[in-house]
Amino acid sequence: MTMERSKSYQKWLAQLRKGYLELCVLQVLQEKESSYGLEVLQTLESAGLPINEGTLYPLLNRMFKNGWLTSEWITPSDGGHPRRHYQLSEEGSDLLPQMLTTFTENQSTLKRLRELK
Amino acid sequence: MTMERSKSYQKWLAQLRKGYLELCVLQVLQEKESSYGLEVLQTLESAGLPINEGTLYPLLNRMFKNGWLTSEWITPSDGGHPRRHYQLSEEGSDLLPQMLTTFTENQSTLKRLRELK
DNA sequence: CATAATACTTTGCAATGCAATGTATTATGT
DNA sequence: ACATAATACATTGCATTGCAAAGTATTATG
Repeated sequence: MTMERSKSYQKWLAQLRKGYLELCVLQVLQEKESSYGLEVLQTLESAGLPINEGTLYPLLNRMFKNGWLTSEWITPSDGGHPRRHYQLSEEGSDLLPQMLTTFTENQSTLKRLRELK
Repeated sequence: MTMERSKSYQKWLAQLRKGYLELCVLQVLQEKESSYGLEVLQTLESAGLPINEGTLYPLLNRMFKNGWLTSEWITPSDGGHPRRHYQLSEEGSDLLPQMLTTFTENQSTLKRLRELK
C-alpha cells in the first residue's frame, strides 16, 4: 500500500510546476523545431513529466499570445485530424537560454542555503 | 543602458518562485534550527534570493498552518522588538528531503529534454 | 452507421507572489 | 520628553496559473 502524502504537499507539487512547465515546453520545441499539443504532451510524459491536457493547451495558447511561439494549423498529408503546430519565435529562442540560466541560479541558491551553518 | 526584459518574462519569474520559496525557507530553518521573519529574509537575500515582506510573512504563516513549522513569540533578552520564531516540525523535517528529491527530479527531466533529438 | 480515437477548447476553482499599506513596539537624537 | 527612525509582522487586492471536468469537432474503425 502506497504512502499517501499530505494534502498540503500535493498542492505544493502543483505550485512548483508553475513557470517550470513553460521552460520545458520551450525546450521541447527547440529540439523538435515544430510540434503540436498531443505530441508535446507525449514527449513530456516520456521524459517523466506527465501533464494534464487542461494545463498544456492553455499554456501553449498563452505562450503564443506572449509572442514566444509561432503557430499554424497543419493537416497531415495522409489525411488525419488537423493539428495546431507551434515553433519557437525569435523571442522564444532568446528567452529559453535566459530561463535556463534563471533555473540554474535557483539551483545554486538552494545549494548555498544547504551550505550555510 | 540595461536590457529591459519583456513583461511576460517578468511574470514568469514570479511564477517560477512558487513552491521554490517554501523549499528554500524549509532549508533555512533546517540550518538555523530557529529563526524569525526578518532574519529569514536577510538570509535568503544573502544567498542571492531577495524576497518581498508581503511574500514571506504570509508564506511562513501558511507553512505553520500546514503543520510544517512550529512557532512561538520570543522577546530578545536584551529587550528589543518581540519576534515570531519558527522551527521545523516533524512533518516539515520529513517533507524537506522529499521536496529536494522532487526539485532534483525536475532538473533531471529538463536535462532529458535537452538530450532528446 | 454507431463507436472510438485523435485533437483541441473552455469553465470554475484554489493557491500564491507581489506591491502597497497598515499596525505595533523599541531605539535614537536633540 | 518627544518626534522620528528602525524593527517586525500583518493584511488587502490583484493577476497568474495548474488542474479536473466537461465540451466540441474531425477522422478512423468494425
